[in-house]
Amino acid sequence: MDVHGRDLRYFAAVAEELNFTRAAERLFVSQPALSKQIRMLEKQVGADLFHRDRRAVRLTVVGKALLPHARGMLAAWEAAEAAVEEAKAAELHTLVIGMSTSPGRGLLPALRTRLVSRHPHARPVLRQVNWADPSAGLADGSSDVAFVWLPLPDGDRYRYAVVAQEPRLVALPQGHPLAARAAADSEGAVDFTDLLDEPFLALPSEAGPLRDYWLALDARDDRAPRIGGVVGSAEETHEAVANGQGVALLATGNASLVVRDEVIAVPVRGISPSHLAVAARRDDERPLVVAYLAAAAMVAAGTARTEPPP
Amino acid sequence: MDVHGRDLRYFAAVAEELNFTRAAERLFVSQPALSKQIRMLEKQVGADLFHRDRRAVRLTVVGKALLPHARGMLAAWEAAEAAVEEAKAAELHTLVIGMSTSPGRGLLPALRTRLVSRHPHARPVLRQVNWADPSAGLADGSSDVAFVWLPLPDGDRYRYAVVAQEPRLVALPQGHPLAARAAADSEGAVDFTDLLDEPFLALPSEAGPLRDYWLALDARDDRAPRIGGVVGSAEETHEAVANGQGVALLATGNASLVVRDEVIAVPVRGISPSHLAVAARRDDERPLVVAYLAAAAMVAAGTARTEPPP
DNA sequence: CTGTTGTGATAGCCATGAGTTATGGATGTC
DNA sequence: GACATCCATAACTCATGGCTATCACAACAG
Repeated sequence: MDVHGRDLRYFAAVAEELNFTRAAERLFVSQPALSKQIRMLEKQVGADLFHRDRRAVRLTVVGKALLPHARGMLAAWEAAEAAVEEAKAAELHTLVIGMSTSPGRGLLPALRTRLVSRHPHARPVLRQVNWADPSAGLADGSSDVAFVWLPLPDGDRYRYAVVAQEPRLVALPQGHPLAARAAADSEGAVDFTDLLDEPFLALPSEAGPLRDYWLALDARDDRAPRIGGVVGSAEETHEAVANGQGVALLATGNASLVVRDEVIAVPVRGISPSHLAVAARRDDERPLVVAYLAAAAMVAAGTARTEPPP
Repeated sequence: MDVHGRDLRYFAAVAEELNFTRAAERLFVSQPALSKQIRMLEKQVGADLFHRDRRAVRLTVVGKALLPHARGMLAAWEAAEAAVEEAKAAELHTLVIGMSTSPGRGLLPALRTRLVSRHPHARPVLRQVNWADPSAGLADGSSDVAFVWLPLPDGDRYRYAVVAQEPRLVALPQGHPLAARAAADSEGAVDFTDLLDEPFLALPSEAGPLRDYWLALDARDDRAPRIGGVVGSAEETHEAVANGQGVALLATGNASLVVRDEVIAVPVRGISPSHLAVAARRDDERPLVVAYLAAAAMVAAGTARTEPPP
């Protein structure tokens, strides 16, 4: 049914040498082993491939018919191996960068520049990941590095560099009573205590601690939040806020993704700022990953005061 | 280094099903066997071919690179098998007809007609064989059937049908004294006793009994012939006779191959006639061979009185 | 004619390969 | 929470592919 590539290689060698002993030497096997394998191939094919007259070995008609195909298949396998090697090399130079929403803030070009300056072959690839996965693809291996919001669930499985620390805002429908209050405020802000009874849009439950963080559970003194809905993307969030399903906290740098049409965002007093980090799996020491995290640390040091994560 | 075709088949099946259990069923192997083989292939290739997430099996980048090559090789092997089958079929229908010199006498067309009437797929192939081999290729298998002169060395290895019995002539240079004597003879012939002291052209020594036969040893009463030279073809014979190296016996039906320019042929009294037969290896019972010998027997019965060989 | 050389086939042995069944562990479903 | 699905692992069996040693035969040298 199937052939072993080896048998074809043996066959081709004997067909070239027309001498089992020499072919065996060329193939680095013993002559009996070669004889046996050729016999097996002949049995499999159902016809002799060589005439073994006492004085000479010659191809049979069937052997002549098979030879070009055998050579073709050997060449095809070499091509396949080459293709595999190329794919492996390409993979080696590819860095998949996961993110929930675009990190913005000029981070991607900055990091990209630093990465390729150290690794000219590097090919960074951006990958959008559903909000249900707070590790942005690190957990299931679909990303090599990722922009994540702290705190990260299973934090000890990852290492990271914080690249941005920003106050959190609240997104409100334009006509919401608190919108007017903020407008009247000297800082244009609202107190988180004023939001305690508002329905909140939450991340999917799989997000774990991160969901709690964006509900600001730590600022609620164990009073359970009202959940107005679950959202999985910036678009959904915009829609839900606009429809009055609830309000949502968001990082300053992400405001532009949600604020438009009927939705505004105002600063919130009384909650901690958000921390955006570039993370990788702790045990992942591949050069590109290491280099990207190093670049992130450099960029963070250059643009913002690095502060300890919460 | 080499792949086993089976592994490629397994790989392609899993790549199609994206499910080891179902692929294993389709391949009629157990699921663990399939898992193991794929692992082996991955080890050989040096990279994973499938992502096995808990919930799903997907091709890796390397797997995607390999898949088309794998399919190509599987197709190539099918083509190779088809080519082999075709060659086997062609061989089955090919009949190699060996001969020292053209048998003439209208035998070839007659036999061919009878053969193809019984075996429409039959493809008779003519093959000229050196005179050194009196079996005309039967001995070394290079012919399936052959036109031979009796007696045949190793006669018990073959079976045959006599297709022609003819007086033997002697080829002489035109100016030879015996040429004049023959011209003066009432029958235009010479007595073999007149030839006893002539130098004779002989077949190569490998021809064995046949060489003796064409030297007419049986008609010499143990007086050794003078050998004027060794000849291996009609052309050589003509040259040697014309140059006066010696004279040569030949069958009536073959006279035209030697007689021209300075060479004539005249009947010889006192020697047995020659017997031309169609022969095959005794144990060769392939339909085409059997049919050709049967055809020869029919033709012989139709044209000449069949007489027992000498 | 005899010993030597070259070549392929055969025999006997052993490690590995490729298959089996039984079972484990993780995930998703009712 | 019991059950089904699905891939991996373990332990075993038997065929396969390799080895060495040897034979059989032809060609050739002395």
